[in-house]
Amino acid sequence: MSDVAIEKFIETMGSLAQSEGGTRIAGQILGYLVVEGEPRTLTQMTEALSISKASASTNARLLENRGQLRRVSQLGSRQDAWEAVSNPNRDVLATVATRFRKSGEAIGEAAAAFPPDRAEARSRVVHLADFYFNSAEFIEEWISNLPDRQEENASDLSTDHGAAKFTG
Amino acid sequence: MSDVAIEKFIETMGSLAQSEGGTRIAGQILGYLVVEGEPRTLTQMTEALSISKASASTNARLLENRGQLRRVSQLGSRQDAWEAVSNPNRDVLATVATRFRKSGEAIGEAAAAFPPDRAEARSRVVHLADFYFNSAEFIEEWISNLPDRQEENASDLSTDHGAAKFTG
DNA sequence: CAGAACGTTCAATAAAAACTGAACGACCTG
DNA sequence: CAGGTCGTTCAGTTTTTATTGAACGTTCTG
Repeated sequence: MSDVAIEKFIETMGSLAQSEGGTRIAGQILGYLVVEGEPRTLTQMTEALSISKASASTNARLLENRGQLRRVSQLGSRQDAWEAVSNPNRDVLATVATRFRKSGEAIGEAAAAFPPDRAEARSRVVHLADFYFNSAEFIEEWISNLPDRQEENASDLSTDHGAAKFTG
Repeated sequence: MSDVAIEKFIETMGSLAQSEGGTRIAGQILGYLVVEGEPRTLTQMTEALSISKASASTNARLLENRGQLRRVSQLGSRQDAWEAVSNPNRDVLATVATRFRKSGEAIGEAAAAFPPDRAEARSRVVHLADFYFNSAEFIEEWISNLPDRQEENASDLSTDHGAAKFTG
């Protein structure tokens, strides 16, 4: 932190997350970790962002589930550390695609139950379901065009990510 | 309405809208109008969905802003009628693209204000902004591949009712 | 012009969500 | 084993959002 421009960026990330349907704190955590570029602990988050430990824990794991954060346990410490993945929003898109697919399924199932005398209505609903299916497909294609996730985040010394997953 | 399967579909649309960050009633209205296939008035919505006139009005205009509903004033009546556009989610994608672009701008501006000694952090943030820009661009391309909006909804003039298939 | 129906707005309420403090179990250290 | 630190959970509070009822201005009808 320590700089007003950086604080502003983090606040921006918080607002953005909120307007995208997430939580402010999740956005702030992501912004903070992108700025830092190295793994940070929950305690560091609570201090940097003035949030409770409960919020830090909950939102960090939420971001982990979305694929935007990675938990790296550092050898010799039982503290978890968290870092932003290098393409933090790639998996957000994947989540969107999954949700689209599920929406399409839900709508398609509902359409299948329509009574015979509502065939036209059903066809409109099926059309809607198709939109979701096709959008999901397209987003997945888009994802596959994104640059590969590079495991080159913390640019200075090697915190060996891939191997040292060592949670209790 | 009048059918349990259709009611279930409308409820599904409400839940879906909610999980996508919208309001339940907006989703229900959209579902209702898709089922009906013809323009319906606010009063009809309030009866069919058991909602208040205030909610119907507010949410209908909200959907209109998103491009999912169209207001059609019928000659000889001063009642507004509303219908779902034939591709109700096309403009939802456009809204997403716009939001992505704005997010990219906000993040990019924040990055530009970073102090010189945080050049590496800034480059990470710029990378993030680029993701938004590229995604916006891609979505817009996807939109342009969608079948054209056909303005053939609320009449029996045309026979190919929303039957446009995706080309992939 | 009176009366009714309409769409919108706004204050108030109801419902939902975020966020926190405190407590807990697990684990390490000395 | 005692004391400290860690991450998580949970109940409670605060904050936000959705939804409503009532009031208002407008427009049509008779």
